[in-house]
Amino acid sequence: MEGMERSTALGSREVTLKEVARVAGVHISTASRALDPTNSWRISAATVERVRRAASDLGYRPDMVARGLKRRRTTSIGVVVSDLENPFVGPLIRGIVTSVEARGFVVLVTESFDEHERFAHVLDHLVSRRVDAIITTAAHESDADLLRGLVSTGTPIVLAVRAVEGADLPSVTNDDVHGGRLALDHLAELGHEVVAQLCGPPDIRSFVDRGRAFAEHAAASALVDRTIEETAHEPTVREGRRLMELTLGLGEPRPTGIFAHNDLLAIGAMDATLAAGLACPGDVSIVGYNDAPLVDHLSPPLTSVRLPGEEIGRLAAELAVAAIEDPTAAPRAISLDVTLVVRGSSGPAPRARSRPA
Amino acid sequence: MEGMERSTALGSREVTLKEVARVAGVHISTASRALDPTNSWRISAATVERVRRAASDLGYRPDMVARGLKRRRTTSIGVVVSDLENPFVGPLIRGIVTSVEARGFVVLVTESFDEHERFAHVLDHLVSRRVDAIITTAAHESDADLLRGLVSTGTPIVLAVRAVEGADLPSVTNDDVHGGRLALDHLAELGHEVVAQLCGPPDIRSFVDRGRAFAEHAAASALVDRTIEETAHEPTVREGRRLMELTLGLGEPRPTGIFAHNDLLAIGAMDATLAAGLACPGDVSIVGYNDAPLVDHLSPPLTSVRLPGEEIGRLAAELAVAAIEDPTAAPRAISLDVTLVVRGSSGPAPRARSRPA
DNA sequence: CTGTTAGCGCGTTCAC
DNA sequence: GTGAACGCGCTAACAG
Repeated sequence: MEGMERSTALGSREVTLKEVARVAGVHISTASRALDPTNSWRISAATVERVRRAASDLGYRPDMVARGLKRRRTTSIGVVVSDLENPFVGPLIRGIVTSVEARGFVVLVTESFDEHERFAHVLDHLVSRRVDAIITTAAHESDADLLRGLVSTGTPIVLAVRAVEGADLPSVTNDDVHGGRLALDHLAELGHEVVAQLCGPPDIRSFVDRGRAFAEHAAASALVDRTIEETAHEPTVREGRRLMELTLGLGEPRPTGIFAHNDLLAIGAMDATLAAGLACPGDVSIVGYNDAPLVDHLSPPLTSVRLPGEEIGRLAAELAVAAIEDPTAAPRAISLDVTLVVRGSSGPAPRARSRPA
Repeated sequence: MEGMERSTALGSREVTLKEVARVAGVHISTASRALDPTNSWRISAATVERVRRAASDLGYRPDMVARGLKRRRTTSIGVVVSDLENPFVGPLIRGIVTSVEARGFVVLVTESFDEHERFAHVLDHLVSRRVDAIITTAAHESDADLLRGLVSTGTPIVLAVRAVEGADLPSVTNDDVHGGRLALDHLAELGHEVVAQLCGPPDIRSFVDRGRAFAEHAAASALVDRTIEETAHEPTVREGRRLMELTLGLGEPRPTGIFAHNDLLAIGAMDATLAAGLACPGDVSIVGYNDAPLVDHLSPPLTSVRLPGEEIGRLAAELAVAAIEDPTAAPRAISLDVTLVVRGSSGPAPRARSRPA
């Protein structure tokens, strides 16, 4: 009540270190040192106290832009994802954030929409803003050159989920070959003899790996593979719907086991299945990929290959921090294992229906 | 093949404007102007060409940090959301991005987890990094002081979804009073006589509004309101589950109509309902809020009050840009209408079951 | 049309 | 223990 004035420097535009120094009655560089835990021990306790008080009274907020210019470090990490609407990115980003926040980093997230232009632009901006490192899950194979170019700027780049052939970067991926195989084996065990994939963009490594593994094992298991040529322009629900419609329009033999390259595609596939008057899993079984949050609540609950999203984020963040602290170290490539989570969207193959007639 | 050298300045750490100028054989400020579309007309076409070539040859990337220090503008907009795992933020951010990208802004997203500390820290960092404006959907009533303090720094702040009493800021909200009423009316029309709410944190304006409107109309409609005292610590699936368990543990009369303050809470409520051996919508109807992506694919599909997420984002972005361009303009408060989307999670009230006996 | 000069806010020498 | 001076990379006056 007394003279308690919550002075947050009302009215003032932005209080600078110079003003803090003036109010505290010391030189600007003394103020700088007093406020910096690394150097404050050189300053008398009394002065430190005075400066601290002045700073908080005035509502001083160090200018990270100016500081960054000097220190060449901004204590921030840029993250580029392809699509924030993909529920899988939630856990991933959470993993990154919780991993680096203790070290004082702030995480800046950006979207690429899987468009090359935007990806390049956003990366550029992040580098220009001098983030200390970049983590991206949005890389395409065709971005190899782009990434190599960025590396030369000195900003560490970490690849998560999607690797890139020929880019010698630290990465945290998952065993997509194993994942594709898990999906196929699951469908095979359920008795499906005609299967098909809903493929993600062909210039994204992880989709290619999943697809190839699935196809090879399908062949090895002597299953009929009715995968269409067409691939998704982007891994979204809408594209999943489109591909599934195409697949169903293929005529006999119609696949009863579907492997969608990610959960969103799988959801689109469910839509198309229903729209075609078919039941899931009664007529067609669907397996997704990622095991994103909420897919266990879908109708029906989605069988999916699980990626440890949060852990991928955590590890990618650690690689990023390591690269910041020692930019010369050789890039590490971590590959995590995946597991299959069986739920309601996959079931036994329907009994062979009225053959030719 | 010839001499085509894809020189991206390999090896060089970071190429500066000074080097570009040196290579082009001009003064640094001439180079600066040549590269700036605003000023390049003052420079001879030949020189512009030479500088441009030198810049691209060297792989010059303007240092936004330095530029920001000088220009006091960074062409970036900070966004603070409470929880990236909430599927509702997807459309919202998309709305922001698509709205401002044409003007050259980059959007930097950050999470607060609905924790006051983190919220303050993140806002601070964003201001320190000199984003040109901040849009947040994560404000609590108790943040009024904090926000007022930030305003004095000169960084425009726009409130989206969640308003804050007493903070005279530009805002884009939705008519939560109407929303709460829509939910109640829907349940009442279905014949539910005992209802209950699963409430979001009580210091968040939009939840309070929804709740109050629902409660008042429930009273006016002479329904029994069995809403528990307890509120969610954060609007998540887990909290929804907890609140629903509490509600079901209340004993008779048990509510048959549930209004969850957002979709995640509603999903948690579905979990708890099933776990208690009850059916949705057979025994209990559930209405959510937000109509986030994918809730139409849930089992059962969620009835929900729809917010125009992308439009909220778009409008918030426009307010932000307006504030950047004219910081003195009076803050505009936009309120959007909401609608109810009826799906499978709500149905007729079950016939009165075995009364006392 | 182009070069000169100054300084954004801060951290860091190097003196005293 | 503290002050003085310089420069990070860039843009914006002011010459000429």
